[in-house]
Amino acid sequence: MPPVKSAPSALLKTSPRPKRATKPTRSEKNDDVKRRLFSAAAKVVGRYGYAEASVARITELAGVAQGTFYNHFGNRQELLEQLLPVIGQQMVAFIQRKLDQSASELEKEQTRFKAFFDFLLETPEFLRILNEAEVYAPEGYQKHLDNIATSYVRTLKRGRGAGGVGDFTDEELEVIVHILMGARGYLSRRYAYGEAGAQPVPDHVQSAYMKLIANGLIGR
Amino acid sequence: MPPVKSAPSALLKTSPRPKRATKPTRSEKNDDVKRRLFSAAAKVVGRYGYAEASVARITELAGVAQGTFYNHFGNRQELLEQLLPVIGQQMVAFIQRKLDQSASELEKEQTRFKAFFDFLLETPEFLRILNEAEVYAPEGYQKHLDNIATSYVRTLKRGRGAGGVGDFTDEELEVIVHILMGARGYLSRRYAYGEAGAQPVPDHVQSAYMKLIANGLIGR
Amino acid sequence: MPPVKSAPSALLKTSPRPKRATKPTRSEKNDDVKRRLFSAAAKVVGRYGYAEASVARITELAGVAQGTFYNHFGNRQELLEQLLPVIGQQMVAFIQRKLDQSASELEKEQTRFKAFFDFLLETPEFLRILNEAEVYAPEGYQKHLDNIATSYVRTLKRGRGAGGVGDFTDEELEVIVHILMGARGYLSRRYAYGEAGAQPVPDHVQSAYMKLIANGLIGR
Amino acid sequence: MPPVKSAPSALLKTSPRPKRATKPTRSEKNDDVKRRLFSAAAKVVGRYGYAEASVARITELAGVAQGTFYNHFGNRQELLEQLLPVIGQQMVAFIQRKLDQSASELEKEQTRFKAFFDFLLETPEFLRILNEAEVYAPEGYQKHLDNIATSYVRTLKRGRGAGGVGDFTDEELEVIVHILMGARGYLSRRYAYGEAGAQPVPDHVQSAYMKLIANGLIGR
DNA sequence: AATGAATGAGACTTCATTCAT
DNA sequence: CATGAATGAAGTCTCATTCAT
Repeated sequence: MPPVKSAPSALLKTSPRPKRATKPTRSEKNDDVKRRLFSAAAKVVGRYGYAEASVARITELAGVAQGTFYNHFGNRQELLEQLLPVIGQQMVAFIQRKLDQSASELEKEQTRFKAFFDFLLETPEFLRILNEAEVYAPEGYQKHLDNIATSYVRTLKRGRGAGGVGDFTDEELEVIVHILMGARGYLSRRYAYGEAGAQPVPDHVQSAYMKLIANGLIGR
Repeated sequence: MPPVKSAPSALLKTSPRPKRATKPTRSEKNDDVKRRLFSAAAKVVGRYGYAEASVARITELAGVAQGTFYNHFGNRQELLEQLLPVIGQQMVAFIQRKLDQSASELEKEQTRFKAFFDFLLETPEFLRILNEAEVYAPEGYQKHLDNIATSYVRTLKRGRGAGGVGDFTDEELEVIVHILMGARGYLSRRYAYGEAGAQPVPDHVQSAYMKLIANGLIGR
Repeated sequence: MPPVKSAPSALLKTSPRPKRATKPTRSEKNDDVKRRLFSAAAKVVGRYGYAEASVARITELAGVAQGTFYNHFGNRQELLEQLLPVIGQQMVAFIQRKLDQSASELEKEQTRFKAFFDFLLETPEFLRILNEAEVYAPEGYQKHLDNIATSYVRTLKRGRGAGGVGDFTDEELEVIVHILMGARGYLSRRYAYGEAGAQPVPDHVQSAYMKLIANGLIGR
Repeated sequence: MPPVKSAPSALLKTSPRPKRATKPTRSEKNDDVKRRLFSAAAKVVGRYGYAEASVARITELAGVAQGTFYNHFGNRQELLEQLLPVIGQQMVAFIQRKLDQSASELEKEQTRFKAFFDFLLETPEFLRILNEAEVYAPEGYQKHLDNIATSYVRTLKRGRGAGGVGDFTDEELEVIVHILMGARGYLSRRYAYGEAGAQPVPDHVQSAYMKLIANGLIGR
């Protein structure tokens, strides 16, 4: 029972086979297999859902024997739990890159919202991984939620002030963040599912969201 | 494989055995078994989740043999799909009863929000049924969403105007409704789960929600 | 998960299909399957050992599907643990029947010894079941040991006195009983294993045993 | 697949690294690894039983890679088969050392019996290795039995005569030896297993044994 | 000789569904 | 209609052994 602990970062990306003359060292090959397994799992879950993500299916797509799976992950669940947190961090990084720090708070929020759906298009498997994780990978789901909420709350706190984020207590901001995350999740379920994975969401989704953010829903 | 389709309405309520001298007719007896199965399924799913809601468990709680299940439902999934729509309608009715039609739009929205969480407390199994349905009973989930969204949108449309719901197109209102439903869902997952079922949510959840509805998040 | 508890007695005997006109009732059929499974397990263990007694093999020999096994036994181990105690009781009964109560203590002990090996010939699977149970079915082994030791000790106590069982304390008699059981076990391993199961043991095995019982090994 | 046969003698003893200046020759180093594997296997089997003695566990305790195992032993079974014969010989030597050649036959037998249980205390892994070997290492078990029986029979033959071993044919003596070995085995199973390995057996075990040896069980 | 990742057969168990009674 | 034993597909995981490095 080899524990096989290693940083779960930088997984997924289908290892761009290094272009050099030397053969891959043993440890490189090893990491490569682990990456392939992770990537295969993401694809399978993205396409068929967690329930159908059997070890047999994952290893087949990764091109290794079933037993090999257990050289890299303690059990099936262990891998499934990592899926969302790891890809979720990639999403955060993706959104971060899109952000113009000199923009207004409102513009920044708009960018974040839009970038979320752009990431969905770039990483089609994310949609299903995100939406099923609560049930099939509850620990990973919680971890992901914490990851996102923490940094989102921090961001909003920094934005408080004139022309920025309104008058909310810290506790209330945490609630708001959950509302905003919930909004993204529900909207993605309603508008982003297409034939074969994700599709762009209509413009009025964004305009509605921004109106709510800027003015609320019901006037005084 | 008899399809066994019948109106899924008025199920669940554990039939208050009518006190009268005549013995129940055959069809009434049948309905009773069907109701018991439905009710048992709701309880099992509410307590253990869809994944653990085996036919064996449901029939055991209902006090009938496994085979009996298939005299009333075509298969396991068929029952599971009905769970959310049926109980969801009960939720709608519950909220409707709480509504004071003479109140302002803002007050009415507050009542709706609060009533949602009150219903969770009254019907503890709903929390889990709602939150897992997307994955385990996607058709029922969709149906429920449509049910809710349709009437919610209608309500908001009626509320449009001075001092009421703001300037949103019809399409945008549909988006808003999904945001608001998403908010309830996420907030219930984050704040309503307690030891054994649902628990009251803290006050700042409601205050944050109402601030967002009334003023938006980020000032102009 | 049906517990399926029922008296484990009267198992094994390959149900002598009842000769009568009426069809077997449902419960009779049920018991029949359980008996067939038990009997098949005994045969498989007797021939190939516990390690090779897979559920697949047992159910195949019993002529039922693998899943059927779990309608009658909670799991594989549960059945394996019952094998030795049940057949062990049959052995006790067998030996009892051979005993002439009017004989002398020494003659009775000789009869018991001989009958043990006769039972081995009649029930060839017993040899292996007995000899592997300590490792593969430790609970059943313990139960069997207790069964045998208890009644054996009782018997010897009754035999104490002039011309009968010698001067041993109760504790010492328990030790003696374990020695005698150990002797049977070891001798069966050494002398009773044949090509295909059990074979008769040579005469000098019995004569040596009886000399030891009657006179001890080493003179004063 | 190199067969790797070599004298299994003098294994186990955790090589007291000789203190000398020269570094160990290659073959000495090899032997060291082999000894470490053997010793590790004995410990693992002694503590967890043969069934849990996976190659992974053995090599881990020995501090070598799994593959290394197969440079020293053809396969897992091959090592397991050697365990009992090798340690069994150590037991014989241990008992031999305790024996006072000038004592009476009866005293010598008492010493042998006692020394067996003393060895169990000194070498705690032996208990389990001995008692499970029949099932998991049948060839080694047979070899051990032959080793012991041969020398035991020889000893008893020498002791025949006035005041010594009684009137038994050679064949019968072999039977007696199996009875005596069986007694030790059963008694060790019943009385020597303690919390963590072997424990001393009560006095009445020895007294009962000696009474049987000296006088038999049932009077004429 | 040492390494240790890869292999793949095979074991146990669950459970939705069927169907004879 | 009710019953509940039987079915059998499918899934997870273990581990002795191999072999390229």
